[in-house]
Amino acid sequence: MSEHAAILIPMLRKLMRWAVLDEEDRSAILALPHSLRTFPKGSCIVREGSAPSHCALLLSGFSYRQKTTLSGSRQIVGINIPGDVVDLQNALLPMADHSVQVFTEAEFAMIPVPALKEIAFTRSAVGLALWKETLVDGSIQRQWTVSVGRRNARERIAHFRCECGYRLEAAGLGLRMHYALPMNQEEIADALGLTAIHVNRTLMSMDRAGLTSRRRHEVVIHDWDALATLAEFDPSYLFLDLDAPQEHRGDWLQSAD
Amino acid sequence: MSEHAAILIPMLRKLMRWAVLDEEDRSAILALPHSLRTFPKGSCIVREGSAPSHCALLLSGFSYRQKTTLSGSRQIVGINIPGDVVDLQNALLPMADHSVQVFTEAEFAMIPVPALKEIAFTRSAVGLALWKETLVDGSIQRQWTVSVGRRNARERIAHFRCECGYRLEAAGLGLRMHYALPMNQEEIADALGLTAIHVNRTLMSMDRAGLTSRRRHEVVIHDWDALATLAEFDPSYLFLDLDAPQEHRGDWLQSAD
DNA sequence: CGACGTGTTGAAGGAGCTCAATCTAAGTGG
DNA sequence: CCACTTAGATTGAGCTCCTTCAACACGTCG
Repeated sequence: MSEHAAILIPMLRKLMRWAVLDEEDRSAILALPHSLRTFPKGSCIVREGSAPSHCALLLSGFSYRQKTTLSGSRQIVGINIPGDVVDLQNALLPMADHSVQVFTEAEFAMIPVPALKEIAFTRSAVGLALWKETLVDGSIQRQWTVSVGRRNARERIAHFRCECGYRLEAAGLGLRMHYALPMNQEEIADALGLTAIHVNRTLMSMDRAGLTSRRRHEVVIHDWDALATLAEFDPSYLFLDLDAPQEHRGDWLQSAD
Repeated sequence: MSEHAAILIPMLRKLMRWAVLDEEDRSAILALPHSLRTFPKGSCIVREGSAPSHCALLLSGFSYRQKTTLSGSRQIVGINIPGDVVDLQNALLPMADHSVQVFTEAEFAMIPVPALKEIAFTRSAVGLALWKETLVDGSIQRQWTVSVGRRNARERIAHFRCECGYRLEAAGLGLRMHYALPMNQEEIADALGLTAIHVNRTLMSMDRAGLTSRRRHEVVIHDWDALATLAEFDPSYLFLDLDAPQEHRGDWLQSAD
């Protein structure tokens, strides 16, 4: 267990988005026991069906949640960016309902599940923040279901790109209209319920239309409004807007204290 | 606010599935302030974008969560059966990311959000149970995404029917292989990301194959194994199995007390 | 009885899939 | 530094699952 308290700052920053944390809450979070681990490209952090003993906080790199079918195909049901507590779901339930893997080499802080439960249930503001973190994950998941169920390929890709832009910008990892995300076309296809070939055709068509362009894993959005309109993108489901939550935090503190 | 403590028993039964609740926890749950409300067929309990002041516990009837796109189509992202706390998600976050409507006339116990927050954060076992309730919702949501993203019409319908059978049986509302669910074919289509017409063709084909049969809103599954194999159905994502959680409850009590 | 919601069926078209081939660029080893 | 390897991107052709549009059947309920 490391003493480098500063390591957990990305998690703290994320949690402060969801609840008002006082000085003690903040230092309790930073004092959480943890060990650093680096996972090589493509490796598995949590395996579906297992019972994880540690909760993984993503520090650098990108990971994703996936479920596989017996027939070999897979569905990526979510992606994680640095600062995300990757398997809070898996930690509290008796077994993981999905796997977590990394796109590229990634660094994690592994926090023992009992320590996380301890802080969640002794410091109610921290508990609220962690709970909300899982609820926002749920909101994103529902939007994901809508994309896969009711949008065509072009709309799905547009929506996915808008979502990534917003989330990466909020995490300070790029600009909404210009960011890097290390997913190849097969992975994008598995995320959106399409095939890699059709993803390719759609990407090419969007580039040719002047909406976007790509270079390696970099995405550039030239006409944000057109893309957002196409996707019917409304970022409120991400709960990144700090105004509404601020007001809510006040409400919460009243009833909690 | 009613004094009919017994009204909240379905909620208690559901929460006891997720955590060990002692005598005090149980009576605190049953003592939650609430009022009864009956909603007519098709009415809206929570509207997307609103900030609900009450949390709705479904007592009788069936409801569903949905998101609509500007172009008019909708995606049903989940269904609720009696005993479900329908909008825990919406209550803790500053606004609802999705709507909740009822299929048929339904009865709810409306619990004020502050009271629910109060009990969740003063009684940690209750808080854990409520949190887990939302996490299991998330697990079901992920499975839903997989269905819509990676299964064909026949597999989606088979999976949906297996899931409904399991959940209804667990709630004591029917048998896995014979139950009633008041959804018409258009609603099934909106849940599975299909069109009503294709749902109809697929249902007819499954009936003709001797897999299932229907009468009004009753579903009869004649060959469970064939249906489950077709759907690749594995019920573990529902966390209905009480054995594993039992063990986990023990773990939790140790670190919580 | 007629109206309406729901289920059922047909025919035609399209979005996306499968299979297969080719091309490109980032490594890698000599 | 260059030939070689390889993962990934790109393109074509044919096919299928599902959609769309349109019509009709059936039971319920005013």
